[in-house]
Amino acid sequence: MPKVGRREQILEKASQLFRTKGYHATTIRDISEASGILSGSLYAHIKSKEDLLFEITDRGAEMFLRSLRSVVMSEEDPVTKLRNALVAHIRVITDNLEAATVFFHEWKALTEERRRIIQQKRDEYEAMWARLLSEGEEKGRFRLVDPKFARLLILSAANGLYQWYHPEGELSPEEVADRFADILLSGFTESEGGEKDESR
Amino acid sequence: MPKVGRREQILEKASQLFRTKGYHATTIRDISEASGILSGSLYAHIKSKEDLLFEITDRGAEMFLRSLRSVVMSEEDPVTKLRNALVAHIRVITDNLEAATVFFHEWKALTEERRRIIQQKRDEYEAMWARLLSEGEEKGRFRLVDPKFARLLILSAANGLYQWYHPEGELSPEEVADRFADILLSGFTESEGGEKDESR
DNA sequence: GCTAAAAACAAGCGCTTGCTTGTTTTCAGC
DNA sequence: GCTGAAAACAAGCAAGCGCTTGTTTTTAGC
Repeated sequence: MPKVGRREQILEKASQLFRTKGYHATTIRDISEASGILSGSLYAHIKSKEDLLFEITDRGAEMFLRSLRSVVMSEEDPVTKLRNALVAHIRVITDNLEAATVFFHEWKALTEERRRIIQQKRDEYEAMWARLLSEGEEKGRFRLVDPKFARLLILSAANGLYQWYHPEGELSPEEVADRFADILLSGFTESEGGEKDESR
Repeated sequence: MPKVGRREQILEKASQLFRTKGYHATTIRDISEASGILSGSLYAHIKSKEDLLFEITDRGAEMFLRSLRSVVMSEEDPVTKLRNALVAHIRVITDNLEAATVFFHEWKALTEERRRIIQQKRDEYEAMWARLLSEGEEKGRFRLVDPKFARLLILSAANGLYQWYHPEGELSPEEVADRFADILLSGFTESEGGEKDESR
């Protein structure tokens, strides 16, 4: 039963399994069974189990990089830029829950060389965020006691999303991103203040 | 070579290995080697590999619960309470990096029954946070558009800590907790506002 | 210094793992 | 409907896994 897009189907099934069971707990036989073929037949499409993990995580990394680049290169106000960057980041997660989860949770299972490639892309991504924040501070729009810390907090909070977001839930990605940006920009004590882009 | 506290030593080594390699990628032989004995000898101290994982995660859960309970039961102002809760949460992570990482990252590797026990404790912990936040809102000290969302954001951000905190770094747990609370309470746009406990 | 229990060793069992090999089936292009 | 290539099958291998068993060594209490 050959089939067009078989390879993509395998990647999808592998993503789902890696997400729910983890990379090491998922066997080649699990993946092949989910794909409707025998384990040996898998190797007509892939070279190794780790290839699957790498391709999934690398695609994930590229998605984050692509979506943030377009935001960073725009000529918006820093506050709007931050908001847009958050929306972009969150959209990548909500639109690709399986791949994003594998990207965050399983990339360390890669062997040395390939892990370095992913690490490099993670660094690049964080550097873009750092630039975005420092630009906002230079223009006097952010009050960052500790820019590096702020960056880590934002990304930690945003990345946590993959652990609790359910596509069938009541919140759309945009609503999630909005609430997110509101809290981060203004905090949640009752004082007025902070800045909101009500024009959206 | 018998030794007092051998069991604790094994738990510690297992925590370190589970943290760096993950539960499934860590073998009984890895753990026994790190403990300075042969793999068979391990079973004089533990019943199974999963027992190790459960004991580590369960201890982690109990640490979080204990530390938050003492904060919740105090009679402080909600803002101070929130700050104290954050400090407590962060202290548990920074003081027990290995166990905390295993607790956050590997608990899903537990089998059904024991995973449910941990899940229950996680729920209990989150419920305490929910109560803490709703109390703050009732007393008019927080402005929470979406309390559930706020709770998820706080915990996501705080839990991310285990991925980047290094004990040998420049920030002490208290400094981390302070910066944390500042941002979450006041946001980081440049407007004044938010509430800070400068008396500390 | 004797003794019983606890701890560690030495060896290996049964099973699962990722992957390979040799063969058969399916399919597209003519 | 023939043909070559791609895909799937059937069988199984070598290695590593968690764990057990039978024996020896170490230890604490008298």
